[in-house]
Amino acid sequence: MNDGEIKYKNYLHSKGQKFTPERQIILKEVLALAHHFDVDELYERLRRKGHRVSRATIYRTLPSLVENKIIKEAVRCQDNITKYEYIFGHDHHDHIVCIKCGKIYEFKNEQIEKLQEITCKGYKFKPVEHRLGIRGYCQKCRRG
Amino acid sequence: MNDGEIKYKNYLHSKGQKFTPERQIILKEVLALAHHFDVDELYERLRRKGHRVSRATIYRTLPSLVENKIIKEAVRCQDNITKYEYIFGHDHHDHIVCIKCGKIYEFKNEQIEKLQEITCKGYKFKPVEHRLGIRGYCQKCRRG
DNA sequence: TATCTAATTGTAATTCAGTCTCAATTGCAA
DNA sequence: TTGCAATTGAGACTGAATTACAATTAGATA
Repeated sequence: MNDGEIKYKNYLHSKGQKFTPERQIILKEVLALAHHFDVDELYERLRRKGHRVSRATIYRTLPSLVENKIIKEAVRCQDNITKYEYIFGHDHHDHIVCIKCGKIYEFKNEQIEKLQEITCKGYKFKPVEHRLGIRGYCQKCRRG
Repeated sequence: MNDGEIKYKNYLHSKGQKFTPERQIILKEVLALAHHFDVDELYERLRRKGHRVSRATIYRTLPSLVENKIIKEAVRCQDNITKYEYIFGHDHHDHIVCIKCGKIYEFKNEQIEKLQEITCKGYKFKPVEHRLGIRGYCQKCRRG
């Protein structure tokens, strides 16, 4: 078992819940995904690999992975699908999202991060996390 | 007609669209709302005032008000309803939210805004709106 | 002012992500 | 090994949001 699996198993145990094969399969795949994903993508990937985990189980498992901070809900995208994003062991980054086609750019700007810290200091506020999402039109869609 | 209505009418005109009574009614109500709202709240308010605008029309109008920067989609809330927030005539601001006591500081940092614009330019992306929320502990709560 | 036409509207049907029910199954503690 | 609460899959259900379509209308033009 890798770090993520141990973390999740302990988390489930602490809540009197079980580390089932289905949950392990889902977690494994989520940890293998480098980027954003939604329930359907995850379902199809598992299916292609021969794992028969139902959509219902995926829908039930992802929120608990969110609570365990292994993934988080990503920015709202164009269609109203909930997208998730791997965070366990990954660096923080912000998002630029196209309203029209749903394309997502990830970026990180150290100056912005720094300015946020300075702002927080001004309020004597201790930041834990932040989320910055810019929405608009990508190069292709701004023409349409 | 007030500023908002003129702005919207011009916007519609520029796209070859019409400033219909329904759109005017919706806009008027939106401008009268000081805070967050969703489609159903808006529909009920209009209904109580005797306006018979269909939900479909509201669903069709709000996105164009978003594009015209009169409102914006608010943060995703718990239930998956799309919430909107009045912005026209209000200054844009970002949020610092205390995880513990819920206190909200509003702030705006021109340098951060500028850096976002530069970042978008780098991606040839046309920003429509952005959302920055910092979560953590306020001065009082960080001690606790 | 009357005419014309593309845009718009309301209704109702449809879509579809997400949730829920329930019977069957299973992890795991004792 | 047993007992049972937690879990699963299948499929029914929910409800926000979208769409088709026929009727209506805003607004440009003459």
